[in-house]
Amino acid sequence: MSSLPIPAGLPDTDRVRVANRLHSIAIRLLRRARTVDRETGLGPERLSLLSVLVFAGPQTMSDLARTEMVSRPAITRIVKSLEAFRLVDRETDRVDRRRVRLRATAKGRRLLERGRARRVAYIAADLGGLSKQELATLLSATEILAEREGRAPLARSSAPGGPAASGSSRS
Amino acid sequence: MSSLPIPAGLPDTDRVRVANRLHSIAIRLLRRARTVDRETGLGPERLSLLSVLVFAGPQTMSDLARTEMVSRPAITRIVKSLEAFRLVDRETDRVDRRRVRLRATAKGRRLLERGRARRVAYIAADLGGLSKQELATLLSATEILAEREGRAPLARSSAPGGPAASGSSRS
DNA sequence: GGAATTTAGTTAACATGGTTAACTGAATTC
DNA sequence: GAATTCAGTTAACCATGTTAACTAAATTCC
Repeated sequence: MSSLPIPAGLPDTDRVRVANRLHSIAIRLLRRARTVDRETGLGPERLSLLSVLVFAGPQTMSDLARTEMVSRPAITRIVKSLEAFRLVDRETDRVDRRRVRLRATAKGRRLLERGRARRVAYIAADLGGLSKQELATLLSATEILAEREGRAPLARSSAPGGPAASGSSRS
Repeated sequence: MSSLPIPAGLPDTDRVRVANRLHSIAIRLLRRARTVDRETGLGPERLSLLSVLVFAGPQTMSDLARTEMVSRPAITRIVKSLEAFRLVDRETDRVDRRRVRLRATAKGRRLLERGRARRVAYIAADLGGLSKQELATLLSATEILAEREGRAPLARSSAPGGPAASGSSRS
């Protein structure tokens, strides 16, 4: 009862089972976290971008787009709003003046930390009642997943075709 | 960013560490899945709602809002668009005519399955290269999390179990 | 050296999805 | 039977994502 059946056509392997559950778990996790995010005045996307700048250091727009896995226009807009709040600032690259280097400001760092603390505390509270052993399992799991993401730039190799703009039944 | 530091002010416990990582992992996982979702013509939210109707059975608007953890107007809109595609249909409750019972249509079920299969296959492909043992750890982890969600809807102190004895658990 | 092309970023137009506030209509309370 | 509560909808607004078209800087190439 706690998990959806494996979709038809897919083999019932551990990998598929894990994927199947990870997906729905992620959806709900973020919905819950969103509740708390609102207190910071920033959504998860902006916090995520800020977080990249804080922890991975200054980046260009395109870098951010790749890292965040969204289009460049999306990054342009998010950065713009972060700039308006003085959470991020930009600096044109001296060598290649097309490039823009983004950096978190001190204010940005502070806000990020507070916001993350709130969210993480919230999710952590949600994990209350788990046994030491269960927590250890979760810890290993997140290590595996995080480690994996860092390692593989996310194999586009696994993507079936191209960005399929299949004109499905849309009106 | 595969492993962000624990936010200042929070204790460095396993729980906090897990929460911290789960959060960023979830963000990226969904972004990746979104790429594939597009092939179905439906976004994750609509697929998620459809999935509730398919696996947990018919529900009212308010039930769905609780389950999906979003406002009722949001549900109204999503349902409306699903109806337009004939993926869902509605039926007014005979007893209480304010209530609307939503149900996935056969077409809705088919589309859901294909879409889920694609997404899950994609995420699964992403898990390639993990050892048997790593997979086993992930499997246990997702079991723990999924099981936990079914148990405590958190923050939503709504009466457990919907009207239908269906046990509103999904995911 | 200068035209053509590529690259980085922006702008514009559009679609989705989420929110709150205000409204409609049915069921309950008093 | 009036007042209240409850389920759902509509409206107005904001955030985010996309693609296509544009600007400007750097590179290619003749």
